[in-house]
Formats: sequence, structure tokens, C-alpha cells
Amino acid sequence: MNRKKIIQILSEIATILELKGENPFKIRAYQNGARALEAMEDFEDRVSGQTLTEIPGLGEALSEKIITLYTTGHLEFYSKLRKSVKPGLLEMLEIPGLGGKKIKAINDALKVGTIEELLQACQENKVAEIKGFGQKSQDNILAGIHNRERYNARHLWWSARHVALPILAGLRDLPEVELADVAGSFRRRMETVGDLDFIAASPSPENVMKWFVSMESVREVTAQGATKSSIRLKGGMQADLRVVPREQFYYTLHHFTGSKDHNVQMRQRALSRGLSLSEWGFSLVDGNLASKALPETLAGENQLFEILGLDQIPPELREGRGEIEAAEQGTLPDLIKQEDLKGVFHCHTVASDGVDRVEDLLAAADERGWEYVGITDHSKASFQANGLDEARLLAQVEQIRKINDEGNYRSHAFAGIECDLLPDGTLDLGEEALSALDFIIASIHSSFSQTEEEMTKRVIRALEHPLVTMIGHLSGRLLLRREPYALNIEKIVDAAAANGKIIEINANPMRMDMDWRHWRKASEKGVLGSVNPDAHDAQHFDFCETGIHVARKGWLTAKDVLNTRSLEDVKTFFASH
DNA sequence: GCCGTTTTCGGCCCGACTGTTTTCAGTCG
Repeated sequence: MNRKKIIQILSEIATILELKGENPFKIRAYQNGARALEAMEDFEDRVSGQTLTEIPGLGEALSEKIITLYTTGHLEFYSKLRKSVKPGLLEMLEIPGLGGKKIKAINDALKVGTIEELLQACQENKVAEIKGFGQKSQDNILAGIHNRERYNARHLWWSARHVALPILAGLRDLPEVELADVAGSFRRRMETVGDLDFIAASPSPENVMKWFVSMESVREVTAQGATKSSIRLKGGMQADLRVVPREQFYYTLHHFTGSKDHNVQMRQRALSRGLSLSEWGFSLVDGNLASKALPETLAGENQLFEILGLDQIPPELREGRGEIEAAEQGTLPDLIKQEDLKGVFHCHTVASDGVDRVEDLLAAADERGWEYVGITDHSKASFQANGLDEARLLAQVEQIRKINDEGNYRSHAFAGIECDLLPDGTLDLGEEALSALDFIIASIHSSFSQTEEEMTKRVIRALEHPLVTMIGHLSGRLLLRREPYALNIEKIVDAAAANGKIIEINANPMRMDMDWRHWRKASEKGVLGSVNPDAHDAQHFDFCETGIHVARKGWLTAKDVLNTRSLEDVKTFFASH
């Protein structure tokens, strides 16, 4: 059984235990185990080497269960547990306000096993009569059932951005707001965002709260208190606002930026120094009155790290994957920035399925101060996208050379192709035509359901092809829409390293592929990335922002990415590859 | 279930908000 499935099972065990009213710490142990497994960079080695227990959060019991699942695909404990609860009860956990205990209470009192039965029980006014419940609880459950799907949806970071930034700007415009920011997974630049966490510093929280809950875009206010309010926005997103005094702002911002793993480690570090860290600040642990010089108010988040003897950790790295150790040793990477980009590859034109001409893309690149654009239309197997055959490709190459010679644009156009990588691992176009190009991106657009072995072999064959420069959108995932195809990423990274090939960082907000979780290891092995907008429109150059998120979350510096290099250096690179 | 210069038991991050209660349990992040 593969790792992803094992992670799912561990999480599901946690959920079922929650429903059964098990020890909350045991539940957390399973959740922690699932997260540890997700963060692990050498999973297969650790399973075969029996060294899973070296990972914090994985003890004897979990390690044994993981190995059993990995080798046999089956786990008696899990099967029995699963049979012991009705699946409808698990679904009820998705209703806001219902946790394990309340579901158990409802089920004990009314014997409802599905959401439909629960809905009916609410309509018959039975839930309100259960001890510990009331009219309000019942109404909330009813509303939760009706809105379940919409509320549980995650959102692309890119979509969340368009909701979050106007609200943030509005907060900052309020005269009573001293500081404001968005925390949470949005600030950590995760590829998808569940809800938005706004933090504001103000001496008069009530006015700020009032403004927040009465914004034009609010559909419903789900909680409103002195320091915290929650709302549902018309688009379905949930947003929270916390208003704190100025002195607490950076502590609160750090706390709600997370991640959970990062916070736990920060707290442990604080405790080992005689300090207790919370969203409100540091306090001295009992009995330890060593003279700590704690500033009254932090001037910035960096001071919080300073007090713990750490370099400032950028939000993107706060995933509990070794950032604290690196910050302690002063070995945090100097992360790539959007301004480091000097051009882009992977751009489509009107020749296949883009909407702009080569000239339009060059003009847009000039506006951004870039030095080059790599033109890559589809190849003929991508029939639906009007892919180019050899003759059309050669004509385009000639056209591109001519545009460069005419010198109307500061930016240089590189002639390339996004060549279909056929099911058997061969390229879609003849070598003679391909040889005329500056560079080649090989991408999979068909036969997504091949086995992991076939698919891995297919990609590795492309990586071993002397004309291929880079591999496009490696996993083929479409966030929130389509799962990645089966691939052994570790083997592919090794093959890319061995053959000096680039792996694309596809910056399209729906792709963000290869996943940031693989990049730190890949760059350590010497694999170069390239932040590619996969532009079908000059406007799509904006996608580089999300591409940079992937690179930063993957611990990459400017030197790990091809398109931070100057035009001359890229020419040299292509000539030698 | 995990973990240990308070180490094999007894802790486990911690505070806000809601709805139900007359002082608190459950949920959430």
C-alpha cells in the first residue's frame, strides 16, 4: 500500500476514535503520526530499514501499523474499528459545531445513523430536547447540514487572495487599526486555503469587529465576541478576525500563522528556556525567575525568534520540517524572491491554445523588465489544443528568429515546445524538428491511468533523452479537481539529477507542480527548477507569484532556479545541455 | 499513542466562544 493511502487511514482512525469518545491524546497521536508520515522525506528507506520510530511522533505501535499496511495492505485493527461505527456518523463530523461527543450523545438518544436521519430528527424538533442541546444547537445543526458542502470546500490560494487582500486593505484603512495581517495557511502560502485568519492590533476592538461583521461581502456571522469574530462570506469562504492590543500583535500573528507542528516545536523550545509561549506572549515558567530581558512590545515578528535564539523563519517554511534546527544553526536558505526572475519559459501562443502572439508576450515581458520568454506551444498529439506538427513548428522557429533579429523588443524569445510525452516514453515529434529548438519541455497529456511503474518509466525515459531540457507539470494534478497520476517521485528526482535535467515548477495556481514537499530533497540532489507560468495569455505571467510560493516552501534559493539567470547565462546553459 | 537531564507513569499547547448551564463542557484553531 502506498504512503498516501496509509496517511489517509491513520487520519481516519483518529476520526473514528474521536467519534468513540477515545482519549483525546491518543487521537492526537494518530493525527501527529499521519502528519509525520506526510513530512517524511525518506519514507521507503525508513520502512525497509525499520527506522520509523526515529521520527518524533512515531512510536512502536504506530510504526508497526504503518509497516503492516505498507507490506500487506491490510490492518486488522483498522478493519474492526471501521466496522464498529456507522459511516453516516463519520460524515456528521463535517457539520460545524458537532464533534465526537455531541454526535455520540445524539446517536445514543435518537439512534440516528445518517445525516438524512439527523436532518429529519431536527425537523421533528427531537434534537432540541436532548439534554445539553437546545433550540439554538438544533438550528445550527440544520444550517450546517444545508451548507455542509460549500463550507467544507477548500479554495485555491489564488482565489483566496482575491478575497483576502481587499479585506486586509479595508482593515488597514480603519483609523483605529494600528497593524493588520492575514495569518494561517494563506500566509504560509499553502496551495489551498480552508479559511482566512485576519489579525489586527487596535485599542478599540469593538469598532473593528463591527466593521468586519457588517462588510458588504458577509453572508452570515457565526461568532462574535470581544476579541474574535467569525463570518461566512458570500462566496462560501469562512473568515475569522482577532483583534488584540498592539503589544500582543506579533505573538498572535505568529501563533495563528502556524503551522501547528511549527508552534508545538516553538513552544517546546521556549519551555526549555524557562519560558512559556502563547498567542499572548512569553511568560516565565513557575520558579524560573532568571532575568530574561523580554521587550514590552515586539517591534516585529523577528524579535520573537530572536528571544529564542533563532534566525527569523519566513512563514513559508513554518511547516515543522526542520526549519527550527536550521534557524538555530544559521543555515536557513536565502529564499528566492519574485524579483529574482529574469524571464519565463512555458508560454503558449495563438499557434496552439494561447490567446497572445509571440510579440504580445515579448511586450509583456519587456514591461516586467524581463530579459527573455521561452515559447512553447503544444505538439501534435495534443490535438484538442491545436498542437503543432513538425512543419508548423519549424515555421514558428523561423518566425521567432526573425522577431529576435528585428529587435523590436528588449526581451529575447527562445524557441521551444511543450512536447507530448507519449505513453511509451517517446516524444511526439521527430528529432530533426526538435533539434532546431533552443529547449524542450516534455509533458504528459494522455494515458493518465498507467500504473506507477509504467508512468515512472515513461518519465525517466524522457529524462534520459538528450534533447529534453525539462519535464513539465510532473504529477499532472489539478488542485481540488484531479489527483496526481501514480508516480515514484523519488526515482524521478534521482533520474533528473543523474541526467542534469530540470523539473518544472508549474506556477499555474491549479497545478503548483512539482509539489513543494519534494523540492528541498530534489535541490539537495542538485536538481534545478524553473518557475514556469504555463501562460496561455500574457496576463498569466502573474502566476509566477504562486510558482515562487512553491519554490520558497521547497527551501529554494535563486541559484536553484534556472530563470533567475541572465539571458547570456541561459543561452550558455541551453548550449551546453 | 507518544514521550522522558522531573524517564516507564502521568503528563500531553492553550485560550476564545457558544450554548447550555447556574459553573461548565464541547468545539475549534
